[in-house]
Amino acid sequence: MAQNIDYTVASPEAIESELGQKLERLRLSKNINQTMLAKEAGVSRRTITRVENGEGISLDTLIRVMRALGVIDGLATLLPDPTTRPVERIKLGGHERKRARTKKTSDADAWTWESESGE
Amino acid sequence: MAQNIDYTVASPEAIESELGQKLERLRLSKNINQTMLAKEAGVSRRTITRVENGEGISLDTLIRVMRALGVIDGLATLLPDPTTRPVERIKLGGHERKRARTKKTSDADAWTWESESGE
DNA sequence: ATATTTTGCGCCATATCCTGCTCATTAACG
DNA sequence: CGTTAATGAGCAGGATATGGCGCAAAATAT
Repeated sequence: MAQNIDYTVASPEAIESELGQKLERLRLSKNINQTMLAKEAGVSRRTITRVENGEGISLDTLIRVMRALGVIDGLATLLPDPTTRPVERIKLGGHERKRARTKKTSDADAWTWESESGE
Repeated sequence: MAQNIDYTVASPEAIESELGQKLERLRLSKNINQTMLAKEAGVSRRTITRVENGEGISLDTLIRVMRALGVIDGLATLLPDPTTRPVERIKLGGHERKRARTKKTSDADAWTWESESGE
């Protein structure tokens, strides 16, 4: 039950809910109760309940809980590092770009990127 | 510059800052400006700025931005799935555990888990 | 069965986040 | 160089998250 949902189409609420369930299972697998985890994470037990129930939380809270559960390293690989992909960047000028550029010459207000992972 | 920081010891603020920088580089590698990304993510440009500057944000915002950048799949592997590790769980009773248990028989209030990744 | 512990949730006050605006600064372009 | 677009940042008001309380319900152990 509760198989891996499709993150690309799931709503933010659904994703938060999924993450919450995983965190709860993670906690239970270590046989820790919410009170202990809360103390270790530096948040209130009430907040732990909210996290596991998929209610809205801050990134700060997520980080604290993940660290308390010993799974903080997952965040290190959360995002792909663009620097490991020099080819793409170089196409748009040689040096480190600090700002985007979308020339509004005429009426070209329609832009699309989305590429990459889409297909 | 800005090498991968050690998430296990970094403060939540530092981690948020790191994530923000990665998101910004990701956006720039696609040559999208904050306004476009904001529209695509369904948040304000002001919030995009906050995200990239490592200021406090909600998990909801992070999810929206990641999806807009096409890197939402990273969240799917953010947390380890305890179900792929049946051995550990089975030790504490045969069925799915729904609550932790820390017998407070005498004065054993000191508990430690941390194991696993710690050592 | 009873006893014990864990968890969910409502409430309210406070803290933090989000938005929409504005304007100054700065990068990128020709 | 000058022009244009992109970004950072302050601010006020509304929206949301958090903490701490309590108590009822549920899970676990005896």
